[in-house]
Amino acid sequence: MSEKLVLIDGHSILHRAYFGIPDLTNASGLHTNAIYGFLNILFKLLEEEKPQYLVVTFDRHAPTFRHKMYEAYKGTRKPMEDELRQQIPVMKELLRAMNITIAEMDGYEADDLMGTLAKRAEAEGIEVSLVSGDRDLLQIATDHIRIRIPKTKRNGTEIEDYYAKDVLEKMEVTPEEFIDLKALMGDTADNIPGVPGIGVKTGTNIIKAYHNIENAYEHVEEIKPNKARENLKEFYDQAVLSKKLATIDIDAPVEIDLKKDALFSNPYTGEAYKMCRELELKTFLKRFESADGAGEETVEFIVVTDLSEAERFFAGAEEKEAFGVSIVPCEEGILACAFSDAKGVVIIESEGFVTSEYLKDKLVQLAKKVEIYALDLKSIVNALGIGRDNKRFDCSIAAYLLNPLANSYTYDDLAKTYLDKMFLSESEIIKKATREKAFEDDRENLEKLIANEAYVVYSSKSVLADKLEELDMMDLYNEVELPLVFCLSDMEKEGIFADKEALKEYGDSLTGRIDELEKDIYSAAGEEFNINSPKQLGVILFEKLELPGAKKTKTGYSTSAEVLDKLAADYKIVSDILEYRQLTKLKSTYADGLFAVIGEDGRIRSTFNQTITATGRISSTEPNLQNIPIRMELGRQIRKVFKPRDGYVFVDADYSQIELRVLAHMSDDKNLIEAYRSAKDIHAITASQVFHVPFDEVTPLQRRNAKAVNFGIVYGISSFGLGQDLGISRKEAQEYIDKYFETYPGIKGYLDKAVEDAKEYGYSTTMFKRRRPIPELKSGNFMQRSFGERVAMNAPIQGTAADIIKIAMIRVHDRLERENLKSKLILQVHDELLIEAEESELEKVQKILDEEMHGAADLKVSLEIDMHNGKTWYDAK
DNA sequence: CCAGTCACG
DNA sequence: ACGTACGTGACTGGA
Repeated sequence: MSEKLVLIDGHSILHRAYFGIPDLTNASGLHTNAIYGFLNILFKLLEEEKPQYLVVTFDRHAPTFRHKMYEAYKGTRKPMEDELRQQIPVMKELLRAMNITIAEMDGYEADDLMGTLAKRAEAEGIEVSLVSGDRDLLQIATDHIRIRIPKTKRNGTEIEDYYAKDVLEKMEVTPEEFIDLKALMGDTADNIPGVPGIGVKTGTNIIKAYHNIENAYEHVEEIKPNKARENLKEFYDQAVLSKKLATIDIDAPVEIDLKKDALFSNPYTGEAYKMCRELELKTFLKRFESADGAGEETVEFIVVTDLSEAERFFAGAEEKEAFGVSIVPCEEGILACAFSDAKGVVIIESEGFVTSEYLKDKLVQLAKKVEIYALDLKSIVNALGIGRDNKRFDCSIAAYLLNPLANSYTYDDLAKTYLDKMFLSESEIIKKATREKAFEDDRENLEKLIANEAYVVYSSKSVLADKLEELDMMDLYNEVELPLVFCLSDMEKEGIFADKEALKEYGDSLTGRIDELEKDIYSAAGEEFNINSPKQLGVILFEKLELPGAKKTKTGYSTSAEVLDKLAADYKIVSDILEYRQLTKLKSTYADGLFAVIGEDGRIRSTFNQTITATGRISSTEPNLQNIPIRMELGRQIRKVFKPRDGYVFVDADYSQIELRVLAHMSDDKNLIEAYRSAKDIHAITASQVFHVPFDEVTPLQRRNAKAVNFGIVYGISSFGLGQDLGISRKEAQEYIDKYFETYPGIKGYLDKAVEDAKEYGYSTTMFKRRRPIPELKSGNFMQRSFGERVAMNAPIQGTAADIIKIAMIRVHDRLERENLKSKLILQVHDELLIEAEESELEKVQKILDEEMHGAADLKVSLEIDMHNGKTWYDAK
């Protein structure tokens, strides 16, 4: 077996990847899609070829002959997109980190370097694979030089291969002749002019007959289509120039000695691993895991398991001001805890006389005296059962406020962002599913983990606090986010009762109808198939049954409700499928899904996450209690299984159109504010004003349209989106929008300013100073930028509404506690609060909700709420 | 592990 | 010319 060289055209592959792969960004806003695509192709090649030599070439722009010509014609070329340009130096750095040779030379394009290296290698008896995104290099192909062109296909990358014989087969000319063909055809992408009126067909015929342009010119009178002949005569000089431009230099003075400089060795270095982490290219991270020195940051710590030593530690600790803390909780208490301060890290473990109960008690006592810094304060508050009794700092929430777009706020993320240190992630250190498990079987690594976390939390606190101060977000942190931690902790602890039997019955009641529908669908389809598979369903509906209105998605036909709704009236199978979908959704997600998470005591405990959303809302998981059905009656019935304890009743209060009211306030639009002050049906008023009809004569349709426009405004209106929603043309939708803005000029002005400001500052801001960065506004891509503009309109509104209800939650929670009521706040659904109220406290609770929700913010319009109570959640809405 | 779908505000 | 409404999470099927 002879040796192999792989040569990669860096720019061209990056370019290809950039356009073939949807945008990817890491936490710091660096685009990574081209790098991602490049690595995909690189690893595929390495696995396939196992080369001894590897070189990646890059263009360098400098004035040589070819390059001057290139510049001269550059007019047709678009400037390289910024998002691509920024990835190039990063790509080079990563390649260097992977010990991969880079070839670039002033005055030479990548083509020239590759041509030269390929020919040299061939002369030494090395097999060459030359990888590029375009066909320019086909002229280099021989029996030993293979040109490889990767194509991004639906299922990964496919590579087209060309040896000399393949060029002849597919292009009908030899590699050498390919240069002349190009000289005739020209190439706009490469700025080669060619001869006007000669394309692939004529060009190929001419070269097949005469082999090169010089010979063709000698026989020019014989050339067939008259136009081609005349043009070749007239533009022969241009053809000669084109040939020069098209010819790849195979004798560039590249100072790379293949056998010495291009040897391919282990690319999986610690440095490359670190870069991959920084770029957040998770798919590739695994490959690098074995690398030496990957994420090597370590922290010194001492371990205490002896009771008297533990006592001594806690006695001394009470005199300190603050600790960074990381815990390993268990059922009975705390298995282990790491404390970090300026002096170092101490870990106390439960062992012998140091029981987990003891450790918990000690921690509770300590927390009363000193400030605790934590990564996830809520989990510590949950584990210790402590209240809002002392100063606390939650690093992940602080980091979330500073950048709500990061996808996680783990300790290693914080260390990287705020301390510029690389740590291994939790899952890289302990391979166990939980910390509790690791405490049993993997103690050594667990110690490393909690020591790291406590250290990072302690060290990053001041950095985070300074930044919050700098961005004027300290009030938001101290008065909203931090108190909310304790509110959410109590909500999680409390949970909500779900009647297990009732839920089971509800699920069973669905099964019969589901089976019936399934049979009907199979018989209408003429075969059994998986109705839950959009792929199979699409084929049945749009190929077998040939239903009209097929719409394509990336992977096949769209079978979304939007598409099926249009067909439901005419085809029973379609309405059956829609009903089937509805019922199976209710069964799997709600009936079965909720059933599975009911605790021993009959209560469901969701987790409320405070660091997920881009806008400042909270989210709910395992289970999600913020998307329990309500819009359709059948689904709504599920709410009947949520019941208060004996002697209690549910009180549910929701803000009425809080986002629109926030908009009225923030835009200061006199007309909209006045509309709200008149305290009538807002959508009807909008309809009346926009369509110029008396309030009492507004038709239901007009009201519906006005309501859709109101929603659209909040979402960052677009005529397309509105048209889609109302099923009208884009033009009509645009007319509605224009009329709306005429009626409410203040809103138009406000939204324009919101976008303008966000463009200037790079982020949008809520009434309470919450920020959302909007990197999309800087994008060169129209679609991305438009998205950014809509976000700039929506984020301040949705975010301010989120701030307001958080404030209301804290106040309601505090008052229930302060007034010593048994009633508890148990759920929040974005604009709605649910309280489980002790029956004798009902009136007080209603008063509290009313006062605190109204008073949460002082707007130019009043914050109205709708409030109901009932013996189930269904009845309380 | 991702895409498609659909539940909510 | 581009091809979309804003914000979430859970479940299913199929690489």
